[in-house]
Amino acid sequence: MRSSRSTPTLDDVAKKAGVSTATVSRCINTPERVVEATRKRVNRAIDSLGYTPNFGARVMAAKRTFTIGAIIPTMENAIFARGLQAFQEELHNSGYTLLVSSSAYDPKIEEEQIKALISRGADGLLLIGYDRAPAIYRYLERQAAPALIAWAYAPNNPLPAIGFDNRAAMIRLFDKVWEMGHRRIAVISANVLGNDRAAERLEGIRDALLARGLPPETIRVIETPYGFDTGETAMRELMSTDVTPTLVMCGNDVLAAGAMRGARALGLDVPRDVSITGFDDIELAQVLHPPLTTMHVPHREMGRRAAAMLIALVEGTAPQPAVDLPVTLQMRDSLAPPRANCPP
Amino acid sequence: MRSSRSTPTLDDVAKKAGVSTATVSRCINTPERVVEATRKRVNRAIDSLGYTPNFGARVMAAKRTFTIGAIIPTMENAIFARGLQAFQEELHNSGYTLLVSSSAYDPKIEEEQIKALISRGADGLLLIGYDRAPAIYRYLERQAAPALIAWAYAPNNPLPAIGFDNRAAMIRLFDKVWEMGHRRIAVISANVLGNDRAAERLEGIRDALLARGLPPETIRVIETPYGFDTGETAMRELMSTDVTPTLVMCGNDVLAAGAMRGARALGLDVPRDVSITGFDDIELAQVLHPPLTTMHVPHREMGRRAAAMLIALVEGTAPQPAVDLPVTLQMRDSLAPPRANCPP
DNA sequence: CTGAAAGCGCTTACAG
DNA sequence: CTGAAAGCGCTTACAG
Repeated sequence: MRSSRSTPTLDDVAKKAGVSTATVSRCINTPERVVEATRKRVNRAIDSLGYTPNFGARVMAAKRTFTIGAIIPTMENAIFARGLQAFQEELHNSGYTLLVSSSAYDPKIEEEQIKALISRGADGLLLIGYDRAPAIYRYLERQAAPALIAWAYAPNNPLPAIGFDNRAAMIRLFDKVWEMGHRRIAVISANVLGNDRAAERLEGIRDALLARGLPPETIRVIETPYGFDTGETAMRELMSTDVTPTLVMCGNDVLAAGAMRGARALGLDVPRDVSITGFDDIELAQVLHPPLTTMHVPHREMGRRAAAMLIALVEGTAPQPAVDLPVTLQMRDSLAPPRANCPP
Repeated sequence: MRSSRSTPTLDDVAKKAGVSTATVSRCINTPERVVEATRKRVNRAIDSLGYTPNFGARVMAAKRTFTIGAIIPTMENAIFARGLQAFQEELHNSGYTLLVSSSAYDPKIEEEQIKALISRGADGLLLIGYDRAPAIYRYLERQAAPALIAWAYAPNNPLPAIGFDNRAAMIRLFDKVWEMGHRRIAVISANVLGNDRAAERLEGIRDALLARGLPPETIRVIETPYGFDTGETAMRELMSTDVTPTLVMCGNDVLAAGAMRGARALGLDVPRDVSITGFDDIELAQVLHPPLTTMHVPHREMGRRAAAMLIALVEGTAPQPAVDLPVTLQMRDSLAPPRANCPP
């Protein structure tokens, strides 16, 4: 019945090599338990047939896939790329394969992807941020596969996580610009719905205002989808009022890059006419002109450690506590004191 | 034996709902063939148990995974991100799930990833470029899963492919800059080994020179790994000779962005002191200052059509011929006639 | 060191 | 419309 088109099976190999399927299986998985002569014969049969184990069958029989799944909000603009690359490298070193899919910032799609990965036998999952429907966590709870939250750290969230405190980081940045003298500040934020990183960053700014006895309405906030174009549009809008901000704080580097383009299109010089800050410190930040002042996130370290943590979770060793990575303020030329903004 | 930790099976659902496993299976796969009352009961059982089908078992029984795998050289810098996003959207619309992994431009890793995806039951594969070991093609040949080559189109390559003629595109760009009067031209190319896109682009420039009776040595070529930093380093090197080029053609936008940063670091104005061109037209090109002149590649269309083609291959309908997508020269401010370069 | 056989969790003709 | 049962391709005690 086996058509020449269909892939060879363990059985085909066993027949060709004149051994049992058990022996072939051992040659593949525990070669040290098979004598050399047999092993050679089997390997020859494997090669000549071009045999690859059927993963499904293997998973079903062995209950283990050595596959880790990651679901990121977007593959564009490399926000997650660097961290993910390190994540993959580390997994690869430990014999795991990474499969990634993107949700396009859509919770529905993310849920589908989670289920797809789980049902495809992923041993563990990497998820970005913790803001998702409780039902998903309940679902995850029932699966054999653990999930690790990355890119976010919330002091009182019980889930295994590795990330950084987005809110505290933004407070730090705000304190800095305030100290520099900025008072007319505007914000371009990514959509906060379902995006705790964006939400926390925005909250950070509000906290910082409150700490100074100022109501949140003090500053104008434009919330917009993620992208260069949206960043530019928001910037144009912010700068078209009668009292323009001396500083525009952006929720991430991509929006900031768009804002910078917008400023240029309006004939404004950054930072002379208006300062701009970002968040993430992706490579882009240093390619912009002027280079972007932003919060540096240790992408590669996060990726590497996420891999180690997730493997530990999967293999059931020492349950690690959530980790809060330090971020650092990266001063570059897009931020300057406001006096520079005000023509004498 | 079923521990509370292990996931529920079809059998558990069947028992809970008081039906056979066949009926549960139908409720999931062909609900229209089950009466409403039964279906409801089954669905309730599914929900309360938090049941997800075991993919391995399903694949094994059904011989179909509705999974497409893609292996890209890198996730960084969004070169492939846009196309891949469109690819994924289109697949999603047709009920397929995309799983991607990156090879970090390493043929060994790519081979592993290919096997991992195939053995995980991918119905089809998307591969970037056609330059890989014959053994891999032989392996692929024997699998039930078809592969589609994207991002490249070679007139006489027999493999199913969708892309564009990198060489012809570069010739076109060269013709243009030549016509503008550039004669002192240098090139920053990505490593060509195992990267036919880079190789073809470089060949295009050589062809263009040959067509003018000039030996390839006429122009200086620096071959370098992919990245902003490497682009900057190459640029610094090119501009540190006594006779500097009036134009630096880069193999892709990322290298070009690095080159622009390098020019700036040297105190050079682009395009007054030196012109720079890229290739790909990723979003980055329009965020740079000055905006980058580059070859526009129809990323989204390529992704969309790649999905359609691959699905057709997987489902065995009309074998499509390789498609050669048009690329268009995108003139922006980073390129100007050389007279601007030469102080009077 | 090797083999026979049960079992992993599904799907799908085949009956009814 | 529903069920009993074979079969998908592996792994792994259990014997020998």
